[in-house]
Amino acid sequence: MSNSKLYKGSLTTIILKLLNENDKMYGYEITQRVKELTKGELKITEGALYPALHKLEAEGLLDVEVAKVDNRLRKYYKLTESGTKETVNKLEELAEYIKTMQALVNPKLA
Amino acid sequence: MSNSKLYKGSLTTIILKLLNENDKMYGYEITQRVKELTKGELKITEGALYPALHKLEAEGLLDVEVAKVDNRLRKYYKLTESGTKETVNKLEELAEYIKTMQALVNPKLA
DNA sequence: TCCTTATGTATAAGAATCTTAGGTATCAAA
DNA sequence: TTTGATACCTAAGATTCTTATACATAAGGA
Repeated sequence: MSNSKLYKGSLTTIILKLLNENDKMYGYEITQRVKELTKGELKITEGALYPALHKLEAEGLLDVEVAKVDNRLRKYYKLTESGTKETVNKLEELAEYIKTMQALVNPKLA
Repeated sequence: MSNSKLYKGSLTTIILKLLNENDKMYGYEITQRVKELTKGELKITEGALYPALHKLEAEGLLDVEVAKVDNRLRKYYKLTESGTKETVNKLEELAEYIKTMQALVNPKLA
């Protein structure tokens, strides 16, 4: 995902936020979008992405819809109602995390 | 450490930064300082802290010095030379992480 | 006096998240 | 025809954390 360990635990937040902006997306599309938005800084590996998507689906935060495009399978994911709520929570947690870490590494600004 | 999973992977950065500011600190002191600096938001558990300190020591980033205060054991940790270098790296990675995450969750500002 | 809280360190079992490495399949381009 | 892009998937292992437990001293209240 990056040589930095800080991203550990961030994947769910990233997925939910992208789906919050894009209505529906499929797995491969998510990996490409992340690479693009972060200018290559962050690459989501499949081994992390697919289990994460399946877990979010199992938790009822995502709905899935299978499609066939160019004779190839695609699984479109979209937020459920509780998925939308959870997205808000996750974004608040991210903002809080950043604030807390800045208090720790830059206490002069706190 | 917090109900938020985002902190996973951040502990090393926190320890190194605190030792970079404070010359030497002992484990329990680190937990208290973090609680104080984050106004209770972040509580470092012992089960996470001590293994992390031992690992940093094993990697040569920290030196240890045992002391006895009020008949109780204390282990003071301080940065080695390579620990100081690694602190710079970790802080750069944190800044990069924050920048990347903001590009993802707030693309309008990017 | 006894019990709790604070101080101080430590480890071990298990959960959660990720990496690494594989597997399957279609399509376009070299 | 082989490579690269597209598209999905899983399993073994590494890493980091939580939870629970253990040991020990000191101070304070019931």
